[in-house]
Amino acid sequence: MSNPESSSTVRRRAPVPRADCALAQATEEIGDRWSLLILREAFFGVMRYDDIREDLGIPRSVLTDRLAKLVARGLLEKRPYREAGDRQRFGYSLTEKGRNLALTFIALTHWSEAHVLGALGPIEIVDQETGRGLRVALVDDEGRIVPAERAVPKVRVQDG
Amino acid sequence: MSNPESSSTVRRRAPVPRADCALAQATEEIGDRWSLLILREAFFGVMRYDDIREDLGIPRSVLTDRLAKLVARGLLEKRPYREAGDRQRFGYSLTEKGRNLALTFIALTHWSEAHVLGALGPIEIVDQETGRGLRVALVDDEGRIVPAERAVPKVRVQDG
DNA sequence: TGCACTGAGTTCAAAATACGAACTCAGAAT
DNA sequence: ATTCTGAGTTCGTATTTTGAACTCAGTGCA
Repeated sequence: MSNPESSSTVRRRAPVPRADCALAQATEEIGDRWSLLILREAFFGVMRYDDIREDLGIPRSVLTDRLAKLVARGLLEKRPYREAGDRQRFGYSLTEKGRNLALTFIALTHWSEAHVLGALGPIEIVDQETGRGLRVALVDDEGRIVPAERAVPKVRVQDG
Repeated sequence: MSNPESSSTVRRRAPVPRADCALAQATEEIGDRWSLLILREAFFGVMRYDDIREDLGIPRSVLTDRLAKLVARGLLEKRPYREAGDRQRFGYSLTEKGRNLALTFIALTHWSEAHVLGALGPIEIVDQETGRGLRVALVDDEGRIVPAERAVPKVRVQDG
């Protein structure tokens, strides 16, 4: 988005509000080493404590803490379920709020494949109905795809 | 993406590789309380140590450490610059790798506005050329926009 | 009835990180 | 020579994370 080459002099300070932004709030909710990974488990249908723990290698005490926080913040729900012929247990599943992180999660995964991993990971995201591979893109209000280089931040006009 | 209502029995374990995924790599690079926020500053053109520190309220020792890590990992570059009539200084600017996090960053910001903040933040992302507001969407390989609910994970077929 | 097993935690001590206030240091301006 | 400023370092304290051991309720089996 911002293009550092576009002006030869440096703005002393960007003319935008900053610390109290949406992104800062978001990092409060999921900006730690484990939360996003736990949510990824939920995306893929893993809902049991011990499965998550094994998959991620997260210490029990941290997992317990993170699950409680994600539930408290409304990203996960703790719900009873019963597997065939087994007793009732509790598992965690995504709420609407948690499910809506999918775009972020997919965008970050694609970034990592391109710039960190340097290869495609073992999982792709496809359209359930057509089977076609999906990617994340910027679109304008008429549904046209716009390359990310053309995106720039703009202070929203308040009604005052 | 995953729909917890779609099957009445719970899969014991999701049939997908997990911990060694792209997302885990990505959280190594930017999954702490400050890195994303620092990159946001860079997106908005803030490149000076003390400006970042003031904006975010981050302790100096932590900022120094994060900047060094982000440079080491190739998300930021430390470059000399000179303001009119001032001595040469050093500032930080995004690399291509860092700039490519824009989609993730925008997606997360929109999520936070919708689900955490409950209101639009002070900044919108617009198309530099048309001025139109932009949002993040999933598109298929023919450029058609697909609603996020239709996105499902699928194990990629390896060549073996 | 007693006993081992399992899932889902809790507890706790040690290690790693984060925090914030004070200090440093080089280049410019006076 | 002194002061100012940007960009850090240092360091003692506070908070978090980690991993190993322990708990505890429900089940299945003998």
